[in-house]
Amino acid sequence: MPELPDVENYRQYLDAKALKKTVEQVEVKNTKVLDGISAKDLDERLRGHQLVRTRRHGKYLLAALDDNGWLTLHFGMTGTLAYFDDAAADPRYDRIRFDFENGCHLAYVNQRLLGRVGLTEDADDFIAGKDLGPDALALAGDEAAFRTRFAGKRGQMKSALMDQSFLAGIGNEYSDEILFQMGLHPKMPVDSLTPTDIDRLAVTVRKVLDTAIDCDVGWEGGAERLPDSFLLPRRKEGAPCPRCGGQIKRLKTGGRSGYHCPKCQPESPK
DNA sequence: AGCGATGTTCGCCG
DNA sequence: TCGGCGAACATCGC
Repeated sequence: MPELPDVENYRQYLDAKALKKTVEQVEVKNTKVLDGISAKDLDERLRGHQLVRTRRHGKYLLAALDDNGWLTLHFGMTGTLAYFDDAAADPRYDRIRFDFENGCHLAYVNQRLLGRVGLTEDADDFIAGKDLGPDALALAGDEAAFRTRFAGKRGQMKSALMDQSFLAGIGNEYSDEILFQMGLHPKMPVDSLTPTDIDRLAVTVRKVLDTAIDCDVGWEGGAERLPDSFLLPRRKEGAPCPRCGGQIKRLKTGGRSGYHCPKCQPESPK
């Protein structure tokens, strides 16, 4: 699930559950998720310290340590956070468990091992190093900023929305949702949009991301809480379009399967 | 049993 | 240099 709205939910969760609690130890259960640090170093760096605040940029979650430095978390295609008190409740696919002195635990859950956890001294440097564009939520709703950002951009709309170096946080699912809400075909050339279209896009990105975050999409049953007008729960070939009832189609864009309604998102501008 | 899957990175091609 | 595409990564669910 982890695109921007999911990661934002995890950030809020970490804030509510795991902030300002002293780490007793860190147990790395699978070293594949470690990004440029050993299990031993991660444990030694966190032991006796607290996470004091969080940041999110795109799909990256960062948690500041009380003595400088940041824990960096990325979830890949699968993953979540789980805070629990009973050690026996350790969830399946827990790859790193942070044990706190209060007897509670925070699990970094990552089923398919494509996520990464690391440490960095400077959050801004880390973000710059990942070549991430502006955070999509931070930019959302800002029409002037969207116009500036999209000026001169070429290629297909879906590719542009998913380009993390262009705009950070939107992935395959939410690019589909945004384009559906816009009534735009995924392969529509970016430079065919009018300035008014870009304004609408800014507003649509705001609406889609805010709505998803408010619905707690990152958690169990999140998709079902979305409004009926959303495509997301119906991202399947042949599923009924929420707007016209027609059949949803699958279309490969940039090597990934996207879903759209051919009737509501026509190939040529209306 | 094979295929596809919410992400990132890399190589190839035009 | 940019943009498009496909593979690889690892594992699981359908």
